[in-house]
Amino acid sequence: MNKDLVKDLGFRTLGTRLKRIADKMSHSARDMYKKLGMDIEPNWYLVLTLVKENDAVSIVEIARYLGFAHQSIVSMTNKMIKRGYLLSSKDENDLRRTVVRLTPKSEEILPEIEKIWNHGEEVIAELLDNNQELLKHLDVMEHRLNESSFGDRILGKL
Amino acid sequence: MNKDLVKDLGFRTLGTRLKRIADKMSHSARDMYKKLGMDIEPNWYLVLTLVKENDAVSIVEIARYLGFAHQSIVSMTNKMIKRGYLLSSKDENDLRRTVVRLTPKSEEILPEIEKIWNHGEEVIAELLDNNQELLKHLDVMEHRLNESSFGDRILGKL
DNA sequence: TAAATTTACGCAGTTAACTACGTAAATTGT
DNA sequence: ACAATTTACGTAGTTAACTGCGTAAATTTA
Repeated sequence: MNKDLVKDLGFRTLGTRLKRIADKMSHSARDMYKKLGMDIEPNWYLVLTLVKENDAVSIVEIARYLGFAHQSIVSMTNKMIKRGYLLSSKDENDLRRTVVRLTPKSEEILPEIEKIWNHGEEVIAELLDNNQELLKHLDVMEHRLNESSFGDRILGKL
Repeated sequence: MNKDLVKDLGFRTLGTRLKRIADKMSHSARDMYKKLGMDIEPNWYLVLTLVKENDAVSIVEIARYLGFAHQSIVSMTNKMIKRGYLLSSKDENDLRRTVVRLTPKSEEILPEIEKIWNHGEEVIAELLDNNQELLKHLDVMEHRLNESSFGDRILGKL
């Protein structure tokens, strides 16, 4: 059998390859926190820095700015609340909005987390040889896929 | 709040962005098959072409050539067997090996699936402006992350 | 030839994203 | 001012990848 079938499939495996790389990074970040003895999950960092810089932020705002579906943020912040890293309350002026803020516990660990992610950014930059091209391609891809989905683009060709 | 926080976070959101793009592609490919009235899941294509070109292939071989964990292939091929797209049997010369082969049903639809994925490849090429750079970066990233994981690289800097 | 190791498989459980759908509050239009 | 629409949130369920672990067959080694 052809040893390089994956590469022969070229663009066709893009989806799964992206997913696998993402999974690997997330899994290994989780391990890292464990090794450091920190009770933190990988993407909490994104939420924590966002909340820190804005005092109190709503679920949907977080989702919008980080690009996640709001439901993902709900389950993420629920875990963070349970473990004491966020406080949640209703916005007084708009009772639909749930806003979260940092706790003393999260304020205490934030500097350490920021330090870790400064290195994380360096690591990623090194993995990509400091080349911004990939990020630009991702921007373009995301934008185009929002205009018309992958499947719809294929259907358009049939 | 800064509207472009995601981009400001730059490299730091790489992992989640990769995952979200991958999810989007997979989801939308699933939709596409549904719209076409085909009882097929997105990654089956990869397995089917591999099996087609090699007559009978084992689980671990498939995993190795496509770059998946073997357990993922087990669950994938199990579904395909259930729905009549693969036949499985034990290798006579090595009873540990489970080999799969195409059924008449899968041989019948393969041409259609291949047609779809020829277009799929075009679509991806267009999304990336026919630039191979991104794939090369992925190769490099995968290779480097296999040598030393993302988390370990961060730990090395602390 | 028997013990130790490696290989192939499969089950169970975890993960982080998603969609679908429902409810309640706020806003808009008539 | 009230009906219709939009917005914000939350619950439930799905997905495709993963790890961990156990078993059985094959291969290697002493």
